Amino acid sequence: MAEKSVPTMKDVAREAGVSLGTVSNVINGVTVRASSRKKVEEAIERLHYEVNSYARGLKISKTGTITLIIPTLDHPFFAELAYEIEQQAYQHSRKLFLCCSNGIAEKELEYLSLASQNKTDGIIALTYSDISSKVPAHIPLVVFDRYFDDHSIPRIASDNYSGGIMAVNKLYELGCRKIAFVGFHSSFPGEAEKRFEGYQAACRQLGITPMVLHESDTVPAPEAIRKFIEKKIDPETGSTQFDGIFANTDYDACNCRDVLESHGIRVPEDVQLIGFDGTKKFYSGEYYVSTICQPLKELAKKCVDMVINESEEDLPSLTLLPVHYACGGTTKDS
Amino acid sequence: MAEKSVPTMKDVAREAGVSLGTVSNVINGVTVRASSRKKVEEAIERLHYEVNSYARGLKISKTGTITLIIPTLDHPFFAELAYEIEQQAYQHSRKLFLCCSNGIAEKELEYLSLASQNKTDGIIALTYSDISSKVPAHIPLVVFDRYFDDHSIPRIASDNYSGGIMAVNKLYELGCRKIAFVGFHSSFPGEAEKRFEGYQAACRQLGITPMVLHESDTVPAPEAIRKFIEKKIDPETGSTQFDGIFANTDYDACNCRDVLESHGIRVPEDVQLIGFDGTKKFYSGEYYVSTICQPLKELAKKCVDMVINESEEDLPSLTLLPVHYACGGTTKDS
DNA sequence: CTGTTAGCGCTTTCAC
DNA sequence: GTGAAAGCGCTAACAG
Repeated sequence: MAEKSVPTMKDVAREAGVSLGTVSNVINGVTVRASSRKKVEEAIERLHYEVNSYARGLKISKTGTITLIIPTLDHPFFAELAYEIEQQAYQHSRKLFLCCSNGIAEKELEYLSLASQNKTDGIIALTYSDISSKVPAHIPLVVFDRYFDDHSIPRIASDNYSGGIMAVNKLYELGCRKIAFVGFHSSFPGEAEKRFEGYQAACRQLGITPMVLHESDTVPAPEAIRKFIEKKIDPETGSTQFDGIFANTDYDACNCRDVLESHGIRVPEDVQLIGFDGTKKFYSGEYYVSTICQPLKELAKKCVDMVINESEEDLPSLTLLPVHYACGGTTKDS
Repeated sequence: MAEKSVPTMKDVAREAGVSLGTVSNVINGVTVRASSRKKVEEAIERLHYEVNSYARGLKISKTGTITLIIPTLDHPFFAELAYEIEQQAYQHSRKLFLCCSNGIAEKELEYLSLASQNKTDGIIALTYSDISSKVPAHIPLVVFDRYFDDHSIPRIASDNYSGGIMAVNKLYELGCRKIAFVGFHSSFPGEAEKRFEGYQAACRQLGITPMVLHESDTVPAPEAIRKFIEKKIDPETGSTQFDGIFANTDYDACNCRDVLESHGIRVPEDVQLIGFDGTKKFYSGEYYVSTICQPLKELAKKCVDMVINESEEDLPSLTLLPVHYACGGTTKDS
């Protein structure tokens, strides 16, 4: 056998002694006489033929790809979400283009343009800018956790509002009466803001006076948290003005714990702490802190299902998935 | 403007009043009269034209994609490596197909077949089985950290052997005289085995008697580590037979620390501990443990550079990148 | 420098 | 059921 380049359908047809169209039919599961099917299948086997999805994609203008635009994989939440989305895409026989934008608007746009050139079948976006107007109308888009001006774009998120309420109620249930909120907000509006709203609503209902750190995410979180907490420590007694903290993310919660412990304040004995996300330690699988868990797998599944939308239904403009509480040692239910 | 589908090069040519070939030329940077270039560029702008990379890919049989086959993103080392590889791919104007195989051989093969159908320009593989014979000869393959039977396949890894030596020497330098090794080996041979060899070599040179846990990775690591360590604790005095541990991974090191601390043995006061990988806590960016760091970014860069191999050189069959030590609080140099 | 043209490998009518 | 043929959007050769 001479130096053969990769075989095409034509080679298979010749080898099997049938026509091009017949080969195509067996590959695409169209009814074909059993004897022809057999001949073709054998020829495919012999030649190690594989369809060229670029040729097919050009012809049918479907590529079997999904594009995920995500800031980074450097945070376990993003990494796990990306992982779950890949697994879902695989389940649906789609290949996944991974695009890490670092949250930079220009990169987001460039990735978008690439996705469009590559005729991707759908885009799942976690972006920091409103890309909705930049996405070609014919390509399905699903966004995670963000608001866009164009409210017709399907949005998927955790039920952050309920999560905020849940956290406060849990702290209350565990004996906290002075519950602070610690968090940061992005300039670009996202669903996560609802956590703070949930906190406020729960405080109102429980008759708790809010005590809040809620600055822009452009300030360095660890320092801001340190200052906030230190201001609330009585220099005489060393006791704090709060006995519970609901932190907007596990990241913030971890920072809170570090600051508290560095001042000899015990968690959870003196102050109980609940974060948000459900981030786990890589080596033990334990939660870093007590937390409101986002349903990562379900979120991923929804993203993929909706961007594929095999049922061709009209998609809801907002899909909120339920969260749940998990103890991670920073509350007294441990 | 009526309901137009996405514009093609032909539309641009018509709009600009030039021929198809000319449009192609301006897009591909071939010299073109300035006036024509201008007309074409304007037409492109007006029509929002974007090249169809599937058509181009079919024509030139290059897709501008790289495929990464990796077990999971559920471990920070893999997640970060994937991230860095994506960033490198982007730098080189390549799109990245992400494939998470979960370390399952059949999935690895299926992804390989998909990659081949998709005419990907190169494959970077972190696999648990020897896929080398299954990769079409014409598509470049680079493997990370694994041996394959086919030794002509370029392999990239950290200099694990030196890392092992480095760890032992560091522990020695910090006062340890009885240094244990804790690790697990896969049935499929990888570069990481060299860490153990480095440990042995260093012990030999320093006159240290090896004390080793080195079982198959099919046993549950936390339990095996617990048993190993407990057997080495004097039930009377509570002291250990070792004063230093070199763990094969940060994961193992974290488990060691948990076991030690649960027995009231202090790290690093009583026992010093060095892991391997350079894994960091997501919220503070600190190392989990003192560790030998793999140069993730450089590894990623090498993988991408080599799989693209723009210089068309013959590739070295093994590329080892230097590691370095970093203190992470489990050694006395903190 | 520019226009014309022949495919890249595949799917899909359309006659047979 | 099957074969022939057109053409998806693009590039690259070729003539002019």
